[in-house]
Amino acid sequence: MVSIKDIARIAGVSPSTISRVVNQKKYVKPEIRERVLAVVKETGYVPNNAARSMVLKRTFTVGIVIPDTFNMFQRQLFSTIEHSLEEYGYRTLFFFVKWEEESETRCLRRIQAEKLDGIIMIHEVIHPEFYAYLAKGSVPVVLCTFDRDELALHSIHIDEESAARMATNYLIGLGHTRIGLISGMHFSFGAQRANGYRSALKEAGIRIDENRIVFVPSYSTEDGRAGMLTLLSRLTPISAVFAATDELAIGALRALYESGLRVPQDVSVVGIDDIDIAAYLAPGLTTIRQPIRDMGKRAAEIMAQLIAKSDIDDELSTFGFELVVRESSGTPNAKQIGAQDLPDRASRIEKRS
Amino acid sequence: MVSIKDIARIAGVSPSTISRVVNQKKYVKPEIRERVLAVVKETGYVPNNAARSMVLKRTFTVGIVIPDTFNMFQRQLFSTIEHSLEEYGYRTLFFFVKWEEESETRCLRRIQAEKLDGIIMIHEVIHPEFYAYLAKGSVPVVLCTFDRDELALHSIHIDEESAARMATNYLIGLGHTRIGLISGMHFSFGAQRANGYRSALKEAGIRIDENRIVFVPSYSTEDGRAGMLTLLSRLTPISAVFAATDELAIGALRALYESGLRVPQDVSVVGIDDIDIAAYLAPGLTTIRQPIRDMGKRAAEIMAQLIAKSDIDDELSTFGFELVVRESSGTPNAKQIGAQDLPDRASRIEKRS
DNA sequence: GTGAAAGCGCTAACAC
DNA sequence: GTGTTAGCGCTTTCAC
Repeated sequence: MVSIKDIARIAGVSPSTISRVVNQKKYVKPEIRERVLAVVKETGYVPNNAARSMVLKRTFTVGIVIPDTFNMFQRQLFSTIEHSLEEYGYRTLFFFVKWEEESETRCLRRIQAEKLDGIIMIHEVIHPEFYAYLAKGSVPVVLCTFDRDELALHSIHIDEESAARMATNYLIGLGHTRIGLISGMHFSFGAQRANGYRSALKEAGIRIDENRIVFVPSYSTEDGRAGMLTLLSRLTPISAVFAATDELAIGALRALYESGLRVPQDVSVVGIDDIDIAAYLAPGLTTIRQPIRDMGKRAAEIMAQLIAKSDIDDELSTFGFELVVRESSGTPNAKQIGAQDLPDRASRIEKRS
Repeated sequence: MVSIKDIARIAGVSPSTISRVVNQKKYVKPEIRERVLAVVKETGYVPNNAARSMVLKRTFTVGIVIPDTFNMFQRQLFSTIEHSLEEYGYRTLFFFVKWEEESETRCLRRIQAEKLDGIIMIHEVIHPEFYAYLAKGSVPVVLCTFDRDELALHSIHIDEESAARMATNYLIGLGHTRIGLISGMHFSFGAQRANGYRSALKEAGIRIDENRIVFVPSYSTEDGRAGMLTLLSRLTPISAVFAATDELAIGALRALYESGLRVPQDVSVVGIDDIDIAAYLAPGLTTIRQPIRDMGKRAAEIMAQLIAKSDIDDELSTFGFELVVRESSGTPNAKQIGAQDLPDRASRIEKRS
């Protein structure tokens, strides 16, 4: 492996000069700069990151902690973050963690060994030790798509409860009163979105029937399917279902299909997130869109500022969302209509921020 | 940041001893070992990776080059690889690259700066310089889900052409003769799968009609939709469509839905890959399943062996695949049946390896 | 068994 | 403008 010394020797100058050239510092005579650059090109020299970060005491690396089974929403989020971070000059190291203490502990060890410049959490963890480390302030942290008030960390998210309320209110506005809920047991948004559902019903004066509510262990499509099947098996009539995430909603759609029920004629389905595939389902999924790209960019921006000056310019962290109406929702007992009569995809968008 | 010297000072021994304890070397008196371990635990000392890899001249890092817009198939693949690699003691660094020279060049620079122990390509690249670097042999490489005969690199993949032939033959066996093809322009599998389609038709004595074939720029769902719409607009009758990937198939399903056509009564759709969501679509997608997990594990295994002894134990690299029949396919002009009459998901699986 | 010392590739004072 | 030097945190001979 060719090192800075080799270049120095070949170019007939000192290593410091090479360093100055490579790092675009001034105080190098143009002609020497040219000569060095030529040697660099010729030898294919690329500086060794490990050595650099060792002396600089910076790794130019931010870690992203993300669930092992990250869903499509998180996948879009982390792509955006990765890109933005790269623009700021940081590379990204992913930590896929399972929903279990042992995995988190290992992840924490690894994080510490990496001497990261920053950590972005796209995942809530269980282990208190993990949060204790984050709260210690030894490294900049931003929480993405969730918050922990007690930790006073920077956080990017939407108002989960309001989003769920908007989804539920939309269904109520369509005339539905027998509305089911499928949500997950883990992560705070599961409970927050369930609360939004409850408060929307309450405000509308609709009795909350626990038979119409099911909490599943994960946010997988399979669990969405299982949740819907459970709801169906309870024989409490339902004309619409609010699923706490799009993936859950996709599973619900599948369960309805397997049960021979039509969407939206027999049952309307609404999700949250607006993952890419939502628009390509048949029927297209009505959902609440989170501004994924904006949120990802903002997370990277905050991180970059935190690293540069341990402070951020502006506190914007709660993002707006919007209802995207597609074909999976309609008025209760709507007469069957052919697909060709359906409104355009995302034809009706209702905003709020 | 607590370093090995701090530990040495506190424990009253030399840094070398600490190193020996931490790296589980022998020649340390048990009582000293205990004492050191206690200090390590107490201080929360974690060795600095950068410093280690600097002296060891190994980074314990393998890079995974993957498309910027990786699809769900690739997503499952890289999760598996990441996990297996972790078990072998390697960490993973992702390089998301766009389908353009500039992005590849940047990626190559970054790869070189990282001094990786190995590289797994889940993505074909365009730039010849990139392949030149890989072929140079300065670092172990494994190609995953594609091959480049001229480079003599280790590679993991299925026989793409045979897989496509199996999909097409299945449709032919159902009685279809007017079979469309949607494939992509990039990546070798696009052409290989198209060849499989062609040779299946040829073998069955069915005339190949170029009007039933469309190549789209990417493998996105949107392009699958656009491709299907194009096929439909050509007015050449079609009773079935073979899409070169599941994501393309999902887009095709969507286009059919938008056009008011029923699947499979009016048009059957078959994909390749068996991504997770395929089973949860309505109708469920008939497809060819690639053994994603096995392939991912094997890629990690080969990589680990290559790093350890620059040689592998056994040449297994071409994997089998199987047809998974779901509800998106049926005989041409099948009479409409209710969803409740449909066969169980994946009820019929036809193997081949 | 354990410690002293050298050195991995690089940057940043500090000389000149 | 450029070179010399020290040192980042670690591992590994080589003494003892």
